[in-house]
Amino acid sequence: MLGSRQITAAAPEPAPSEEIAVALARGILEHRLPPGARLSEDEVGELFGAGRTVVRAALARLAHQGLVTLRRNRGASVARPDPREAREVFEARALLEPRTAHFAARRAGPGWAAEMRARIAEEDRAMRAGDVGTAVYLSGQFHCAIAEAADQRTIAEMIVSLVARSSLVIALYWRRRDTLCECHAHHALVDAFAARDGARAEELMHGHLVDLLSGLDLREREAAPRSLRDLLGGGT
Amino acid sequence: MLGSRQITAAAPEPAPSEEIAVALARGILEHRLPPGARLSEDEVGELFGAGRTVVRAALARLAHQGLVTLRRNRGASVARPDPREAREVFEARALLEPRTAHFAARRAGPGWAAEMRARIAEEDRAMRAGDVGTAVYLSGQFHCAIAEAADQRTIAEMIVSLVARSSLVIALYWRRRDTLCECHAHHALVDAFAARDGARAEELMHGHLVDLLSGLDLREREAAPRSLRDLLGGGT
DNA sequence: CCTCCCGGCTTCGTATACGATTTTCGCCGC
DNA sequence: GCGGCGAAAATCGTATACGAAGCCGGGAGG
Repeated sequence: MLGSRQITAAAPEPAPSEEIAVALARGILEHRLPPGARLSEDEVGELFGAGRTVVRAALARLAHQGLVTLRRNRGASVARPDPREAREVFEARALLEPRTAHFAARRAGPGWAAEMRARIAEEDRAMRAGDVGTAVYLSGQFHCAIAEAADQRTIAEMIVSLVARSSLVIALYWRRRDTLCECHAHHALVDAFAARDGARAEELMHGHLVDLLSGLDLREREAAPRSLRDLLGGGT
Repeated sequence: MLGSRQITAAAPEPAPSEEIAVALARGILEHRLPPGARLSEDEVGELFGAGRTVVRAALARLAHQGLVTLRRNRGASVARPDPREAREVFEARALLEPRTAHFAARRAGPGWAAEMRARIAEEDRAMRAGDVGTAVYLSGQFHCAIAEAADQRTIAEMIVSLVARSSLVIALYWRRRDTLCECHAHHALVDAFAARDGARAEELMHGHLVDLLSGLDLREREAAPRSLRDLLGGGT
C-alpha cells in the first residue's frame, strides 16, 4: 500500500512545468506559434494560469532543446534556425535515424506495424482536412515513434529533439506546403517494418531524409521575419 | 558606436547561472563529484555565493543534459546511469563520432593537428601525475574538440553531451583505471588528422569507441549500489 | 525634414518568503 | 530486539517583490 502511485507508466507525477513546456512545444510543432514569435513570461503565465517561475523553467527547457531562443533581458521567442542550422539538423537526422529505423524494423511486431499504419492514416486525414500544422506534427510523431520503437532511449531522445527542430525548419524553409509527398515514403517504411527488413528500412529512411532536405529552400532565409505579433495574440 | 559590445566571440555576457553549471559539470567530469552525490540547492548556492534561483537554473540545465538526476521534492544528485544507458551512450557515440571525425579530418589544418597533439601531451602528463580525474576530463575534451572542428555544430553539441555522460559511465563501470590505454588511439587519430585521411579517421574513431565500450564491465551494476551511502556522506 | 537625446514603460533577473512534501529519528507496542 | 508510527526538521516548489536593463516614444536642435 505504501506508494501506490509508484512509477507506473513513466508519468506518475503530472509534471508541474513540463505540462507548459509540452503545450508550448506542441504549439510550435503544429506551426501555430511561428518562428520568431515572442513568448512573454507574463503572457504565457497568464495563459496557463501559472506563476512566472514555472513558466521560466518551461522556457529554459525549450531553449535547451533548441525550440526557443532566450536572450538576456530581451525575452524569449520561438527559435528561428538559420539555414546552416536547418541543414545541420537534417544531416544529424540522416546520421541517426537510418540505423535507428534498422533496429526498429528488427524489433517490429505485426501489431506495431498496424499502429504505424494508423498513424499514417491519421496524418493523411489531417492533410486532407487542410490542417497542415497537425499533419506536420503527426509526421514528426511518426519518426519519433520509430525512434522509440528501437531499443535506444538515448538516441530516441536526440531524435525527438531533432524532429521538433525540423518542424521549425519546415515552417521556415519548406517549398510547397500543399504537397506533403512524404506519405509515400512513410508507407514504404512501414512496409519494410512489416517485413522486418532492417536494411531496406535503413535505406528508405536515409532516402526519405535526403528528400526532405532537398525539399527545403535554404536561400529564403531573409524573407520571413515579421507578422508575429498578430499570431501571438491568437494563441490557444 | 552603438552597441560596442556586440556579439564578439560567442561569449559577450559572462553568463549568470551558466558559470555554476559548467563548474558543476567540470566537477562531475573530473570525477570529483561521484555518481549519486547529492547536490543540495542551498549547499551549492552557498558554495558559489548565489541565490537558490540561479542554482536551480543551473541544476535544471545539467539535468536536461543528463548529468544530474532531478527528483521531485527529493533533491538533485549526480546522475548514476544504469548499464543500459551506459551502453546506449557509447552506441550513440559510435553512431555520431566516426562520421564527425571524417569531416574533421577533411577540414584539419596542420596547426590544428599540432594543437591536438598538445592536448594529448597534457592528458598524458595528467595521467602520469596520477590525476585520473583530470586525465579523463582532458580525454573527453579531445573528443569534443574533434566534434567542434567539424562543421557540424548541432552534432557537436550532441557529442559534447554524450562525452560528458560518458565520464559518468567511466566513473561507474570502467574496469582498470590505472591503464588508460586510449592514448594510443588518440595518437593514431591525430596522425590520421594530420594526413587528412578522413576514411582512416572514421575507422579509427569507430574502433576506439568500440574499444571503450568493451572496456566497461556493465555486469557490475548490481555490485555498485552498496557503496553509495558512503560516498553520499562524504560528498563535497 | 532629419537626427539625436532623454524620459517613461515594459520585461527580465534575482532574492526572499511561505506552503507542501519528504525524510528521519525517537518512541511505543509487540 | 524489532517493526510500525508520529512529530519535527530539512528540503524543495511556487509566488511575490524589488532592482536593473532594454525598447519606444516625444521633443529639441541642426
